[in-house]
Amino acid sequence: MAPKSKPTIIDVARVAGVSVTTVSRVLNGGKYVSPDKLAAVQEAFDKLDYQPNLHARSLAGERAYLIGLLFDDPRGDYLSGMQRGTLLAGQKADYHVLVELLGRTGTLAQMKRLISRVRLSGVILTPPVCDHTSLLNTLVRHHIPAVRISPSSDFPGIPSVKIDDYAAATEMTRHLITLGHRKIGFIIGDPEHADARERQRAFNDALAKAGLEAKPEWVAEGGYQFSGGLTAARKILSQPDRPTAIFASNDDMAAAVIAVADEMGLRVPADLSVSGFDDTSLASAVSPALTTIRQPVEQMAMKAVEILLERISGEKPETETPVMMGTKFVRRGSTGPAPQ
Amino acid sequence: MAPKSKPTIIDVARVAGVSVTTVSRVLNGGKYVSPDKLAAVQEAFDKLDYQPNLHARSLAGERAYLIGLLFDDPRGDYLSGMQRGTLLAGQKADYHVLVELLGRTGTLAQMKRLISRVRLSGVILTPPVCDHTSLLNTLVRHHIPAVRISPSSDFPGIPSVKIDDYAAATEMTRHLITLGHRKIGFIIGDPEHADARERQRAFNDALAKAGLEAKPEWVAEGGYQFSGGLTAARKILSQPDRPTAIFASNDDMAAAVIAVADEMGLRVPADLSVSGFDDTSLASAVSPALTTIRQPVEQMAMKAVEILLERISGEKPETETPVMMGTKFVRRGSTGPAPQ
DNA sequence: CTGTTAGCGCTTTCAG
DNA sequence: CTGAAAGCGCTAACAG
Repeated sequence: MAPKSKPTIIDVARVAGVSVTTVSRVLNGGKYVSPDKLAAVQEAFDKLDYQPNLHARSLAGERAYLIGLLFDDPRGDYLSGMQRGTLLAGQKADYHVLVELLGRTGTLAQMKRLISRVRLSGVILTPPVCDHTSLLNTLVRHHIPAVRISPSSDFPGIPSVKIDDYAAATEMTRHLITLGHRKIGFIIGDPEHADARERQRAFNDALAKAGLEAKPEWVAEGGYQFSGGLTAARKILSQPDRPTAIFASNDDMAAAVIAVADEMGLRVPADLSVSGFDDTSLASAVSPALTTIRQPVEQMAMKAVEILLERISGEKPETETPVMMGTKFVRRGSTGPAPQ
Repeated sequence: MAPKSKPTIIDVARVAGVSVTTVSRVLNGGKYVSPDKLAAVQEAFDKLDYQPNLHARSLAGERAYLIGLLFDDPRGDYLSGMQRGTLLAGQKADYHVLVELLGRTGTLAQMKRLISRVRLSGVILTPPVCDHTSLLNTLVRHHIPAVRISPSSDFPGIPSVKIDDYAAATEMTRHLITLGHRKIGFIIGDPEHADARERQRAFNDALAKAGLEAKPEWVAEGGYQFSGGLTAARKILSQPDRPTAIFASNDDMAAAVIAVADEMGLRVPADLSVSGFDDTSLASAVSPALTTIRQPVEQMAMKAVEILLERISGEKPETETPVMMGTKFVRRGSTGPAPQ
């Protein structure tokens, strides 16, 4: 039961009765290898329980079988969902995942260090680092394949995966209107992010289309945070003429709206309907549970990895247009008919 | 601005006017190197913006400057807190972190594969994989340093970091008793986990010490999940003689208690006090916010990495007893005086 | 299709 | 204290 020293490609070659080159070929797709040798090699793999050494491969070749997952701060369901997706998809393709925290400052230097220390096959960029322009440029300059998830800006040459924020927010706004609400408030996320702006634009457009007014007093900014949502909700709900529904740009802020309603003695949804966005675990943990938009975060990340692997292997023409993933409207208890 | 090919140790040696061996020595601690050469090498490092290649180091040496973070499922604040801690501490020591998902089945095989593919300097084990005995044995057999976070079982030879669940749960129970509650319910987490059992033991002991009865009808199991908490809360609160306070073993289940109270028309904390454990972000997002126990998850992970690095470098005598981290009682709105 | 042979960039004996 | 040289395990030309 001693950890007999790991078999190397040489052992496999010997056992299979072929050269290391052939073994290497099998390892890398089995092209240009005769069926019988291929079988012999695979048999040797099994027999020896062989696993190629990642570092040796990286050092010798140009690929590293390592994908980098870059975060600014992997907090919250949204980001950990991305990680799960990346891990799952990476695992399926036999890639390992290196997670790296890129601080708010010195990001570029950190990236450069990372690049020269580790040979990454490619990287997945989560928000907000996916919008760090000089970082993106560095990646391009070093020919490191990358895919961006939910980017705010355009960046030619690097594919991305996102959802249709406009359509989703339109659907939510319509839902509220359909319930009879005429006075609807809105809490913006972080206006730095394109998604936040898109959601608001959809909100405004849907209101206009229904002939409703979007009162500025009913709109506030919450920065996508619970605490910001608290402030925003208080501001909106302390108006003499307050809305009967509030659409918060994410679940955290929607939860904050509920908290404020609670402290003001407003019943949700009887007196005030509240809706969120994302469908994080918080959405169903709050009472009442939030009507929200489910974002397929995990699948987005999986898709991103898929695209990344295509880029790495050099297949497929470059997809310049972002891949759009579908969202799902989720109706729960926090929204109801407008009060009389 | 072209990505000039990265400088290697040879370049550094040439620029510094020394041999690669000397450069390597500097890289590895600078022992047995004269001050002037050391300075020259360091100057060359800066000048060339040199970064040692991880794969080459791993291949040549036995260390990999890579620590493995093993998860069963990195969901939730608790686990992502561990990741943040690991990343932060790893970063500080110039280590990179490879995150690996070890499925519920085939765990051991996955671990073995990982070990033979990647040369990990050491691994951090999060619950529940930290209790996978054969996995631990494999690690030991391969001489891979490891540290366990919040393990349930004992395992000689592998250090661990945990909190004092008993003390924390005692404090919470006393808090409830001090508020005047005499009828207190309890929701157990996953009895497979030692922490869940410890929290319950503390609860029972504290009750007994105060001369209070722990009615079996007031105790239920929630598996540490929101959904389980829902069921448990309904069971407890549907008793004809129901408790005036419920201590849930974690925040998710406590949130579920609030949800159930809500649907039954019970006001929290006026009619029912609710307390949780962990102080995840959920604790402050529900209304009312949860009185809970703050677990220093991030710090625990940082401590774990610290210990791991000591093990890797072979310093320090082996610490067999688990390192205990302090918790903090956090009073919020979900608990209040017992109703008359 | 197949094998030979250089390295990839670093650590590590082993002699000075 | 210092350096020369032998690999670590694998890939990638380059010849057959």
